[in-house]
Amino acid sequence: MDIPQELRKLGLKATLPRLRILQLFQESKSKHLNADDVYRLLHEEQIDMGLATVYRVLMQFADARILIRRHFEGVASVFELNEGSHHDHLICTNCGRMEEFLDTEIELRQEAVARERNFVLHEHSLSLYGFCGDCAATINPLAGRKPRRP
Amino acid sequence: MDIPQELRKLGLKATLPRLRILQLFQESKSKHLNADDVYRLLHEEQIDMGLATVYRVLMQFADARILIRRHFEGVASVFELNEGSHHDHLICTNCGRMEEFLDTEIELRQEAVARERNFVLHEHSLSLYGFCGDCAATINPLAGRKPRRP
DNA sequence: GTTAGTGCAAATACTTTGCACGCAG
DNA sequence: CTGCGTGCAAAGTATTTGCACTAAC
Repeated sequence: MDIPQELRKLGLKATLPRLRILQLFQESKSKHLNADDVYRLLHEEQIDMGLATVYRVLMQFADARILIRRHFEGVASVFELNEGSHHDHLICTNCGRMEEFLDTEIELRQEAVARERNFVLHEHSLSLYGFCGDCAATINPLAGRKPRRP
Repeated sequence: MDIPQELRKLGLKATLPRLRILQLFQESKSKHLNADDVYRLLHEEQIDMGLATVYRVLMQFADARILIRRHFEGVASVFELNEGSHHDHLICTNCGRMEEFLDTEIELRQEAVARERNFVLHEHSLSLYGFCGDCAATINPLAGRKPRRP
């Protein structure tokens, strides 16, 4: 089934800006885009959608589970395509690079912890912050860096 | 050593509002307070510190590692006393209750993941969201709840 | 033709900053 | 007395909403 039809199936009209937004996530080097990234990328190709509408569309897509919204520390929310498989993130606080990972053991332990505490788990968020290999090589993390303000 | 001296040692003047803020964290039932909570608790005892100053003090305390600032989804940042021991959180998205936990296996796996990916880890944030036992008993989590807006 | 989508501006929530005055050391 | 601390107001950032207009189905 093509994208426009999938959108309609979700009760969303298949407008050009919406189709382009989805394409952006499929094509972009960075799988993680925030509202402003999307806004700027659209404008680069003369699609002058307002920022408010970008937010509305991203939110609708997130509600429809086409996108997933992530909240990382110190930066605006980012969105990524929901490709079905849950994963967590490693984030380089120097260059912004984001890598995804999945660790079965961690997932299992999380469920165990919730069970022990009598919690019914709905979701979780695990983010590891540090320097990626490239940045660690460039910058000595032990030198007196001012800690990032959260 | 007493609290005023500890503050001075950190280069912070020991003013009454600051001392009371620290006491709030020590005495309060809820270990996790946001700026507005602190503001309101101070006002309940006729300490009319402005909200901006509350933010400034909380931030200074966080910089001085007396407090830790946490970012949970959907709510304003909360602060808690830094009691030296790292821990993660379980958060009830219905009543706001926050429980702390530490799972050695998860901690180890996080380090392993970072090592495999060649990341130098500086910090991490793990939050589990769901219903606590009390809320799960009251509300049927399977009934069509509108998902919390992140 | 209805209903949903959009632009724009304004509102919101949380947080930070500028400036002049006041109090701790 | 000197600088850090404070109140107040104003600015900022990220995000959401109201309203009138336009486009999709």
